[in-house]
Amino acid sequence: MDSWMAHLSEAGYRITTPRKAIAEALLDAEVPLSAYEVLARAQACHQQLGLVTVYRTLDLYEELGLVCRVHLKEGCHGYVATTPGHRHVLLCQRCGRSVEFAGGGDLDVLVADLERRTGYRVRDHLLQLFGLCPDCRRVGA
Amino acid sequence: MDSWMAHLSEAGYRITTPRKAIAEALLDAEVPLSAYEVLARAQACHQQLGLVTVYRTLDLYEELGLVCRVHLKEGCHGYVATTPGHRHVLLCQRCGRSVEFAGGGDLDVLVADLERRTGYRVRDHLLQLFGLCPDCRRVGA
DNA sequence: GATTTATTGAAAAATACTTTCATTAAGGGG
DNA sequence: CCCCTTAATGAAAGTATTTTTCAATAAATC
Repeated sequence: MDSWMAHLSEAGYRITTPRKAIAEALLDAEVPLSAYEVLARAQACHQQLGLVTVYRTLDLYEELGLVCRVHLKEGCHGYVATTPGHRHVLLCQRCGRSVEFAGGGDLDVLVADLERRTGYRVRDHLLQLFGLCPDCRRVGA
Repeated sequence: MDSWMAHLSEAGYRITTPRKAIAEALLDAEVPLSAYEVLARAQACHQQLGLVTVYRTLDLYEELGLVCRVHLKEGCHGYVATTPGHRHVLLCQRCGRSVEFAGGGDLDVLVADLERRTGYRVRDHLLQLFGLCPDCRRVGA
């Protein structure tokens, strides 16, 4: 919490009551929270907090690397056609073209290692890579 | 396209004009499409197609593994607090608790391998794992 | 071709997120 | 410590996205 405030300061942002309340809510949570849930919890500290500020603050915290957007597998945006079995995508950030690739051994190694260290059993995953395709690298994006 | 229709049939779903139009649109696209973009393109084949059907059909195709939801890094749902630097999350599907983990060597290997094979330059990625935490494994989810 | 029933599309509702702008308050300078 | 500048906030309204409901339609089976 103090560390988050320090990050704000160092990056030239002000330390405000809403920002403190939101940080508190996020740090206390044991599960991912929706923007609305963040609002509800943070209002315990700061009664008149509004949802707009929650969105703005979440963006800010994400930018500072303090928060990470979790895609809860429901209700999101783009779609690409895939060959069944090839479940991962590498997207060009400039032209949007994508390449698919299969899970692959390295990911399995990572998963196995993680299962051993955390005791979790991994059942599914979301892996998407973003970068530049050969054409766009040439042009210079 | 024929293969997609075969998948539908085999799974006991009907082959309909809207489903054909939407498959066409997705297979022709070189970039991820939003639901609305799918609608616009598929209407070329099927004038009176509605957005509702697009959403339903996308869900269906996703279920059949023909389409994959791409999270375009904007406008999504949940948030968790993270320690800066630790950019990945392993989420329990039952209780929602999460563990963070750092990128790690195996992922770097996978990325390096992919860059070599595709010519893409990878600049960012989204990796999220879903499974069961030790407690929930015990309970049996 | 008739029948059954999955599928569709329109309308409306619910949800999610953004923009605008007048007001407030953080924090540096005096 | 108070003033002043300006970043930050919150309310309202707007836009985008997705879901629900239900009567009408059209696949596939007989």
